[in-house]
Amino acid sequence: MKLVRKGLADTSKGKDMPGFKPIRQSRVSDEVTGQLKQSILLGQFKAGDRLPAERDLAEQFRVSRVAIREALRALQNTGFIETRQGSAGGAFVTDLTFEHLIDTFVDLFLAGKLSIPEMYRVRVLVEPEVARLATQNVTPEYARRLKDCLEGEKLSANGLIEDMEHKMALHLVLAEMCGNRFLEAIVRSAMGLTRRLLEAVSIDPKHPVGMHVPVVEAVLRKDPEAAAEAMRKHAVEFGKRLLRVEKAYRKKLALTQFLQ
Amino acid sequence: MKLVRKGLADTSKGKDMPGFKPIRQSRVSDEVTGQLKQSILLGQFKAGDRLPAERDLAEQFRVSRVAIREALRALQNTGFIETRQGSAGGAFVTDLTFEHLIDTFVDLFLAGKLSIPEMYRVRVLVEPEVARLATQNVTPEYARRLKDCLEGEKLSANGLIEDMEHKMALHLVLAEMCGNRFLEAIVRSAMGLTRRLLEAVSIDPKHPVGMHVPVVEAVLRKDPEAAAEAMRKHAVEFGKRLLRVEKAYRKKLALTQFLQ
DNA sequence: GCAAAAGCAATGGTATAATCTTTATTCCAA
DNA sequence: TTGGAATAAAGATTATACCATTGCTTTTGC
Repeated sequence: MKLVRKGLADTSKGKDMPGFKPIRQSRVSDEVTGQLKQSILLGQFKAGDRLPAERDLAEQFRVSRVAIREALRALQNTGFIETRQGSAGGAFVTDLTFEHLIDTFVDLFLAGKLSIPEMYRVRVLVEPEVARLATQNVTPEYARRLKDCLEGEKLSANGLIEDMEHKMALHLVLAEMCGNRFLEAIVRSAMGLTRRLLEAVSIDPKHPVGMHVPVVEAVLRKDPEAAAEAMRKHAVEFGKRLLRVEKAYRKKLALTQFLQ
Repeated sequence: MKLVRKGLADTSKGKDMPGFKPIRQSRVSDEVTGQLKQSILLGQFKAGDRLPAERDLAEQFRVSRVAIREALRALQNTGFIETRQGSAGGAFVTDLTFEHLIDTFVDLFLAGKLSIPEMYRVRVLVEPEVARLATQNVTPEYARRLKDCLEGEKLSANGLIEDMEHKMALHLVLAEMCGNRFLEAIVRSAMGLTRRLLEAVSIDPKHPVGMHVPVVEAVLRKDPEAAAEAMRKHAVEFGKRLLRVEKAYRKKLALTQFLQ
């Protein structure tokens, strides 16, 4: 929720002035956004619920439909609702996911506020910890999924992107296993950036098949230190390949392609 | 950038039909958003530049002003532009910051998709590394800022919030010093969550004055391991206090207050 | 009787135009 | 020099009409 700028008294001039605060100056649509968001967070609308129709909301809030639409669009862009057209359509509350967070990281990356080397170093720091924690949460179900990931990597994929998805799957499962959703969010964001880079340059980092095997083995035998070390080695190794790819990308400076 | 759904040819009916492709199916405002965003990322509009007036954009895109406004609002919500009303007003390109990222983390937290304990563990992992890296970047300027932070902590503050800001300042400086903006983003997001929690509960975690001294000393003498260890100790210690605060918060379940 | 087609209604999406509000600038007068 | 009025530019808001999509109901035709 963009904080409504209010109360930030400008004290730069007039030292002895009483602290008059500027008048509230928020947009109507922002107020609507705030109220709707609060309703959702308070659980007055749960995931799956449908908000009232735009015309109804306009009437209830006593504002124009445009204002309502801007508010809904804001909520949609932040991942709180999704809208469907048609007879049974409307604005439906969704469970917030990490997707929007990933998009935000990607934006920062595209704007040059984050770089691949920086992301890489975070991965080297975070992923071993993820692997370490994952050993504490090995269930039969997770064991199966990990093995499935290894199998999936062997399959020849249709194109670079699909291949990449296969290779990333394991990291995502481990991130889920680690039981710390903040760490999971970081890993997924890093994966999002990696995917975006590889999509852009269309260069295969030549991630060797079987690179993940030691990690999975260590996790499955619930050896935290071995898992962390195996992952660290893998992250460093893959990072080197990624940095080469990024170098190639920089040479091309193919920013145009880069943006879908 | 939300992907535009397009080109999903429905081949289910009419096998011998010539391959008509479905018509564009994305919102007009999304297309506008995409084009404007791309222009900004390509540097055709730089930070500080003003986009054309809404009426002009509507004319150029051959689209209604409503669509333009929705697009501008989207860009504003993602931090790419800010708009000012009035004679010399308009939509101005801004340098993307981490603010929106922090907001996103806060949203996830408010929606129950992240918790304080999870954040705390990330801090224990990340902040020692930040301190370690910061030792490699000790300039006179940074040294001064670190000392200023320590001084600022001693000052008695007006209220909890201001006190908290003082205590957090040091972490932010170190995050900046560490030279890895991804790590900086994580630290700032964690701080954002912490601030939000403390604002909500209005409980002083009783962060003792001087707790940061060992960290700063180690950084200033450029001892990476000592800095990391001092920071780790501090993070663990402060984390314990924070968890107590969070427990109090959960008891109150004062979600209402929580949302400003 | 039943399946396909047509019609209907609800809802989001888009366009247009008018008006309100805010703000910078200019100019004039005390 | 200050204060105020007029002006103009730009976003903010509203109202209204119409388009497009979708699910449901009704009709049609066999």
